Amino acid sequence: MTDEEERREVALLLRRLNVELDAVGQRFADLHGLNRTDVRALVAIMDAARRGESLTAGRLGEAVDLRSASVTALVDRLERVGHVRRVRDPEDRRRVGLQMSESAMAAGAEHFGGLARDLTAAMEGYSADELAVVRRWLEDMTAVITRHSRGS
Amino acid sequence: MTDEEERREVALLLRRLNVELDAVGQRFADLHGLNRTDVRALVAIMDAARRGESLTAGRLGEAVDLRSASVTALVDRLERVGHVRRVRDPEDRRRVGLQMSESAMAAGAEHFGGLARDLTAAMEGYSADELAVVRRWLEDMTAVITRHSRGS
DNA sequence: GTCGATTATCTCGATCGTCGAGATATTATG
DNA sequence: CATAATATCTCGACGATCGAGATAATCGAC
Repeated sequence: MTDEEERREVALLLRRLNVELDAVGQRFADLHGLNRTDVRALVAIMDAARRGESLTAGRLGEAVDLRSASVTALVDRLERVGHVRRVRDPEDRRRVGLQMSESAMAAGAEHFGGLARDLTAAMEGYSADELAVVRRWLEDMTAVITRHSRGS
Repeated sequence: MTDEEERREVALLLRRLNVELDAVGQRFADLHGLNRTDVRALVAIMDAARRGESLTAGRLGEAVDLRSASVTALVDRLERVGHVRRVRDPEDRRRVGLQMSESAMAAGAEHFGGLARDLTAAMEGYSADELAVVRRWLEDMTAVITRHSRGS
């Protein structure tokens, strides 16, 4: 196999990985009776919580790229099944903070945290040098992809 | 940084890459007035065409996980804007083959092929050994992820 | 302080994608 | 042949998203 062919195969492997990674989110959605937007929203809220922040409705809309009307409906759905709570911000009472319920947080940690744990475990066989190569490669690929995902 | 932290960071980089890769598809959708399902369908049809096959409506439904009613609507949309053509199979006249138009094929090649080209180009600086590490890592990660995307 | 502009969220009505149930047409089977 | 199985389509319903506009709270200029 030529070097060029090898590079193309690696690119294909990356694409296949991407498909499977999306399927992980889809599976979580199926298991919990949610749609993909709801899952993306929960992940965004969970990420913010891990950073010690509490997303407002508006910031959530930016994170998942939805208009305010859709965010209201989205939060209604998540609140109805008990995954999040609306908490009016006492500093600025126009704002609505979003807090994940314990159960939703636990379910998310179980599902996505479990994946993260297995991924890092699968990397234990790699030397520091090898991981450095992988990291550099990921950064390079992400840079290229980001250029394509925004302007050309 | 400990080895464990480094592994976690690499996992986070992979997740970030995944987000950007999804955004590439979203951008193609925006540019061409399509939704994400339509893009996934076009990609599936394009992949099949590259393998010399012609997807039927049913197989397309399996590829993008839609019921037959939705596939009919999907193909209606794509046909209406001239991206695909329905071609009744003369062997089995119940079946409907899907052929991509030249313009749609060109647009897809331009967008996704351009990304693939840039990705492989960005790998030119990597030695065969380094690429082998990356490839092994991708295969390992994909195996873990696939286990999570199907049964746990 | 007061009033208009700005900001954050929500309500309402409309549109579009998806689906289940069932219809239609074609092919396989006994 | 008659019947079952297969591939797609039609129809009606539902749900996610959106634009326009309403409501409520904060900010800024005076």
